[in-house]
Amino acid sequence: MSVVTQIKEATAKAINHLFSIELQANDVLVNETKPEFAGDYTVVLFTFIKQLKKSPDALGQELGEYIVAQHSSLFTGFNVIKGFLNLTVSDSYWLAFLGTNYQNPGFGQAADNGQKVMVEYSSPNTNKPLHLGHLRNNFLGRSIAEILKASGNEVVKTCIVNDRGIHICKSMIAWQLFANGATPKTEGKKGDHFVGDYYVKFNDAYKKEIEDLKVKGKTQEEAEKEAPIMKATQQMLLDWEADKPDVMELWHNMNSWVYEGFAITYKKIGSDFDKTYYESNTYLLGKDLVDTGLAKGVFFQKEDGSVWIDLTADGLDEKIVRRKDGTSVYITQDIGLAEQKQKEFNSAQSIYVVGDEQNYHFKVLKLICQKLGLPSADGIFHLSYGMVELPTGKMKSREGTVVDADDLVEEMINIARQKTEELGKVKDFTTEELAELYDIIGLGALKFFLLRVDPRKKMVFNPEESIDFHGFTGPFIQYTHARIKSIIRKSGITQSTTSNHKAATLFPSEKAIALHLEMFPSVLEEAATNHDPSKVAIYIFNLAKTFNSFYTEHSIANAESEEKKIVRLQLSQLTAQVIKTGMNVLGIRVPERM
RNA sequence: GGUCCCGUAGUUCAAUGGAUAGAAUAGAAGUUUCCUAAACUUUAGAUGUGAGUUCGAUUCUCGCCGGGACCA
Repeated sequence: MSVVTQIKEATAKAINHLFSIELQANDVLVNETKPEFAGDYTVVLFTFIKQLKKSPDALGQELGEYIVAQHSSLFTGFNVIKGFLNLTVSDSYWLAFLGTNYQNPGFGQAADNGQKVMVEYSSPNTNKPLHLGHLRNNFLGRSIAEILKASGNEVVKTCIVNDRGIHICKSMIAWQLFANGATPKTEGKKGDHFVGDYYVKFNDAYKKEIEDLKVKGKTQEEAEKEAPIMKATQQMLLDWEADKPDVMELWHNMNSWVYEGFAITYKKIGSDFDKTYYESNTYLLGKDLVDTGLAKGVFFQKEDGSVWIDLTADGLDEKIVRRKDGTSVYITQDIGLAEQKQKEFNSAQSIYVVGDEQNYHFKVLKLICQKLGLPSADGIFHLSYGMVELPTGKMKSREGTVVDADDLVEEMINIARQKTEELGKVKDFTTEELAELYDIIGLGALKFFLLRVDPRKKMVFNPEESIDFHGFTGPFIQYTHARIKSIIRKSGITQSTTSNHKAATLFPSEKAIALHLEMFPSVLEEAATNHDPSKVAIYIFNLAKTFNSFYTEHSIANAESEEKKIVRLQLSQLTAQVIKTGMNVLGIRVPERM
């Protein structure tokens, strides 16, 4: 049980015993004590004073005396300042904590809880390569999956590939018109980029046709509809739906190029999936559910034959679920797919990592599933993350302001190489070891940057300024890890060093590390319940900073005594371990040397 | 027209209604005979605006100003 939990329970019990008032441990507010006051943890008393009709000082004294007396091995003292009861945890508690955990690689990770959770993320379109926004999505999805695993869940990672529709046909038409049979191979280009180029070419040609038609007196709207290239694209979509052989062949070819490209990117950034769904297989799902819904009276039919659901009572609008021509809409597929996943995996929760522009969509999706009485309904959770913006505003593929994922990753790795070469600390590394190190550092910087902020909030990425390897960054933490590993290699830490160190006392900077380390399990748990990797990122950063302060202040190898040395090695060992585990759940590797 | 989200140092981000609003970076000043200076230490700098609820508001409620997303 964590120290914080113990304090909460002790406080609740004390109040119960002293004043005969029933109180839940969770009603007690416990914070870390601010550095300017004596103590480690602080109980906020204001919340009780009204009920108890006591002055904060008197209450603090009574509580403090009782709690410390009842838990003499845990606390050594207390003080009361204004409405705050500051408790000091005994050094022997921290030392015992260190001794039992410093060689436990699984420290912080919870035991299996038997619950299955699905995480759907990435969701690429097969008409263009991945960009910065996809990176945030992939890093978040992967990290959430790892965090949920660490807190005891069984996790199934899924991906829905958007491989059909009008936008896919655009790239296909442009390829037919402009490629002269070129392929990624003949052009020496990565497949997804190759196809993406034709998507751009389509838009350029389309724009030009619209201008031409406007010169001939058409309005913008007419021109958009009548442009030959657009008409051809719409015809192609119909041909695709009719399974026309030549269209299907082209579609298979172009998608396979894209998948080859995606595979390279996914491997590089560390995304993988247990199950991939393709929209071309799932887009007809959910049609039968429309009839079910009609029969149940959940949906209603309008005069033109279209089918709707009325969500005005839930504060939303009426939403169409089947067009008058009988074709289904986007949300119908999603309902069908939710049903399908439920049948296949039967998970308790299904997390969708999708941008916040789809908040409304997912609200509607969940509501409809609930009204239909689908077993998957209550487990639907939309992890809505904010857009990544540039200093100039939102990224727009049509305006060429998109930051390409592959380019960015490559740039990060290049900078990692430059920095490493400048510092010249790993001159004995082989070429392969160096390449791996640059990957670890470059990707570490990028992932940490995108994961260190609250997922729900939109964030700004400045290509010139955001790439930093100092301060609140991945490389800073990786460096701390490498340095600790170096110390341990030189000083040695073995079973035989686990001697009795009960006599040792801790300096403030040593205690600060122990206190941080002890919080790790609850941080992981908090990150899991909030679906928020930034909690972990901020925590590890603070841990690394705390360690670095201690490191400059005290020597480990030349400690004042053998006991001190052992304690410090244990602190170092567990810090390295927690950094590694914490970074791993963010999808970031840590080097042994850098 | 309707629904929802966001405004915190120059910049990028923190802060379950709790102590003097934390970091990082950019700025200023320092630290290297000793375990990796991608580090450490010191310093200056912010809650859009007006009310309300509260012992206490960055946090909750309402208005205004500014930015964004979605639905039709």
